[in-house]
Amino acid sequence: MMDQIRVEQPWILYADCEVNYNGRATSNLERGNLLIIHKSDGTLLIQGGTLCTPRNYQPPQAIMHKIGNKLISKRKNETICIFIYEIIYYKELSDWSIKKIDIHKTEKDLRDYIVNNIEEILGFKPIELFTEFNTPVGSVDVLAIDRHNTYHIIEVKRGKISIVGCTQLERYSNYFIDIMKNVRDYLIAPEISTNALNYVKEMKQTYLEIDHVSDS
Amino acid sequence: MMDQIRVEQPWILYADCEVNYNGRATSNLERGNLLIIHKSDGTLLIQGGTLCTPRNYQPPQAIMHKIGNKLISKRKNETICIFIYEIIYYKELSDWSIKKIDIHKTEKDLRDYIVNNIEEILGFKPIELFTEFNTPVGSVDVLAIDRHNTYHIIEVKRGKISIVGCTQLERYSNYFIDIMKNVRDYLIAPEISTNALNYVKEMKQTYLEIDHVSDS
DNA sequence: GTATTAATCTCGCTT
DNA sequence: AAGCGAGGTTAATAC
Repeated sequence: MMDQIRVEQPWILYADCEVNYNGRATSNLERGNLLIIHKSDGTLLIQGGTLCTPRNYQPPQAIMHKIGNKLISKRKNETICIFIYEIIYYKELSDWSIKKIDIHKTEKDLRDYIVNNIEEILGFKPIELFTEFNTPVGSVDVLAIDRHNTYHIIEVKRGKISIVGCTQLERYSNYFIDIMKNVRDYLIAPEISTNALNYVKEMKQTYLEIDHVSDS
Repeated sequence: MMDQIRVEQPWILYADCEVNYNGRATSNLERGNLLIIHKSDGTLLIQGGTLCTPRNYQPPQAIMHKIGNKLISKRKNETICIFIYEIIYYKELSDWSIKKIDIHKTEKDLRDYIVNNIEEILGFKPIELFTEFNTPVGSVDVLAIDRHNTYHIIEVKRGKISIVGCTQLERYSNYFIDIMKNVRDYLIAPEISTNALNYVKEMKQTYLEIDHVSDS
């Protein structure tokens, strides 16, 4: 029954099976019909009949073995064991596209817009301007220094700001305060949660609402 | 050519196609052979020949339409349009298992272990003990109050603690300080990053190394 | 390798 | 519906 399965090939398999995983966590998936996807880079996906997220998976570089009625995928300290009761459908996929997707309107796009319009957004012309400025506590999205040597620290979010974004900014801010810099803190995003807005006010951060940039 | 595709059914489709997405972001995926998965809950996955993550997707509750050579999936303000050049394989999947997976050794398991062994971990017997204690700035994993009315705030991580975990704890800590409580801050995890460990020391947080609990 | 962050994050839970 | 956090997060990027 298992003869047709070639563990070194990309394929899809629809099978009555049961899956066990052991690694960072441990899991069991009860017997049933599941869609198993095997890619040429070692990726393994086990998809159930609902939800986006695979029931089980292995990221790239996993190695698959076939032992009797079992498919075993190993990767570092993570192992998936699929016990096959019945193969319903097996198909090898040829010439599977490996092209990457091209995504726009990301955080980087918004950051680029901010950098290109920094003067009107902040209301002054910085004497120095950095993006992805590295500190020991993470990298600052945009850092603008004015002629009074005040550090304007900008955290950018493409979507709604939650309280986590505020503390991220706070952490960068504290770093610059520790090294004796004067700072001003900004959050720039199209939206903010109510709790985050309270936090912003309390921490004297400045929230600027800027919507997604249209495609250029 | 498109006659066989039934948009209300769960199926897999291997096709030469090109995909455009518009919603929170915008994306284009160049023409090539791609695996398209359609589930009964509306989930749509477009898988390329590498990586775990789908090239494009729609979470549950998306609605699919067929217009000429195009498959269009809509969900709130998000639309995926698949232009089909050629159908290579099409297969409807029957009796697709919707069973959920059962995962162990999660953060909750570690938290339960901590609660059950709180006395030996903290070195005292709390007069009050909470899990998932809600505050306006998030919910505290474990909160133990001692007889001197000091609040022992515990942040639990199943994996390695990064600096983000430290600021999460700090946020809870500041909340209790603001409402005039005496606090002690703990991070419990099997591992911690070096930057996070520096932060822990600076913020006078206590890091306790506790490994995953074995299966019970 | 380690460390950090974005993500069309997804998903579940709680208010 | 909104907000928040875990996740076997994955994937990309910087060091």
